[in-house]
Amino acid sequence: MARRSDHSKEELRSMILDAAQRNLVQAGYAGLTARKIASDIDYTVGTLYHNFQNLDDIVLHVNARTLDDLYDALRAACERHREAQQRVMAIGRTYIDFAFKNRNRWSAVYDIPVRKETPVPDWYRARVTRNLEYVAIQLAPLVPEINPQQLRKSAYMIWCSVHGMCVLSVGHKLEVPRAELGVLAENFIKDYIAGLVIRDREKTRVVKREAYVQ
Amino acid sequence: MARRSDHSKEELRSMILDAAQRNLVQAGYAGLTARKIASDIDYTVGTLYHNFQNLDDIVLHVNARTLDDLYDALRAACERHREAQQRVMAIGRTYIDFAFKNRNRWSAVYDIPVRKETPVPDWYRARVTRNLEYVAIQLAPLVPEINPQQLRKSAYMIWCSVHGMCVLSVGHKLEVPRAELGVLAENFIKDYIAGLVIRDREKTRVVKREAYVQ
DNA sequence: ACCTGAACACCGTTCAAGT
DNA sequence: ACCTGAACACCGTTCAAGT
Repeated sequence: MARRSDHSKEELRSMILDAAQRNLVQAGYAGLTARKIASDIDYTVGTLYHNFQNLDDIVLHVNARTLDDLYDALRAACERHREAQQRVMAIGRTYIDFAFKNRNRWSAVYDIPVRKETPVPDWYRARVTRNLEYVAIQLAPLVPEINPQQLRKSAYMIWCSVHGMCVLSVGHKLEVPRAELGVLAENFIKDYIAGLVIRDREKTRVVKREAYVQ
Repeated sequence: MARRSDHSKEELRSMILDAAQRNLVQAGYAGLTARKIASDIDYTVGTLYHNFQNLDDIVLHVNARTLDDLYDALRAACERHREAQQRVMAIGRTYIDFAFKNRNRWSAVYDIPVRKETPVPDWYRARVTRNLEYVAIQLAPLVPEINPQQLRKSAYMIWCSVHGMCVLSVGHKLEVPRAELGVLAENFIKDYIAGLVIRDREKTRVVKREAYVQ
C-alpha cells in the first residue's frame, strides 16, 4: 500500500478519536492499544504517531469529549429543577449515573497519567474548570453571604465527595449497593449544605450587628 | 544455577514482597515489573510465579501492609486528641498526609484492578473494613441519636470525600495547593458534622415528644 | 508528503528441562 | 522439589524505505 490520501488530516484525526473511543468503551484504558485503533480504521500504527504525539495524547482528546458530555448531562439535570438545593442534589446523582453508565470512558479521565513535565493543555483544563464552576454557580444562591473563594471551595468539596464515592464504587474498592449511591449522595449534599448554611447565617448576624453598632 | 534452597518458602515470599514494595515506592504501580522484582532478589521471574499467583497478587499483599500502616497512622493521630470532632478532623488530615507521603504505595491500593471473577480475599477485605469502621467509631459520640446504619453511611461519606480530594490532587486532576488541603478537609468535616448534628437533634426532639405523649 | 512495516526494547506469564 | 531460562504472545514507539 502506502500513500493513499483517501482522507484529509482532519478526517483522519477524527477517525482515530472515534476508533479510540469505541475501543475505550469496550476494553477500558488498560485494554486500549495503538494496534487495535489502527486496524479499526485500516491504517498501520505509524499513522497514529503522525497525527498525535502518542497514545495518551489520543486518550486526552477522547477525555475532553467525555468531560463535555458530562457537562451536558449536569446541565440537563439541573434544568429539570427550580430549587437550588434540588439542583445541587441532581448534580450529585447525575455524576454518579454518568460514571456508572460510562464506566470505562469516565475512568479514562482519571486513569490517564498526568506528568508534571508535560503540562495539561489549556483546552483541556478549561473543560475541567467549567464543570467545577458549574457546581459553584448552582450552590451560590444557598449561601448568599459566602465569598467567592469559599464558594469555590465548597463546590470543590462536593465534587470531591461525589467523585470519591464513584472511584471507590466503580473500582470495587469500597462498595455500596449501586441502588443506594444516589440517595446517599443526595442526603450527604443536604447535610453538608445544612452545615454550610449555619456558617453563612452566623456571618449574616455578625454583619447585621456591625451595621447596628455603627 | 537451579535448585538452591537458600531460603525457606516464607523467607522467599517476604523477600519478594519487600522487593516489590521498594520498586513500588520508586516506580509506582505502572512502573513495577516482575523482572525488576526478580533481579532485586537475585532470582528469575519464574520463581515469583511459584510463590504468588501473579504480579497483582504480589501487589495485593503489599497493599494489605499499606492499609495496616494507614490504620496505625489514623489511630496515632486520633489518640493525640480528646474531643471527638478534633479526632475526626485529625483522621481527614492524616489520610491526606499519608496519601502524599506515600503516593505510589497509596495509589497502588486503588490502581490495582479488581475483577469480579477473582473476588477480594477475606484477609484483605478485613483491612479495608477496619479503617472505615474506625472512622465510624470516632464519629459516633458526635451524633448520639443516630442508628448504626446511618452512622456507617456518614463515616463512609467522610471517607469518600477525603479520598476524593486525594485522588484528584495526587493524580493532578483537579489540583488545590498541597498546603491548603488539610484545612480544607478540616473545615469540610466541621461543616458536614454540623449538618449531621442538626438532623440528629431533630430526632432527639421527636423521641422526647413521643415520650411525653405517652 | 504520506504511509508502511519491520525493528527495538520492552512487558506478564508459562513450562519443559535441568539439578 | 525447586528453580531456571527460553519461549510465547503481546505491548508503545520509531524510522528508513517505499510510492
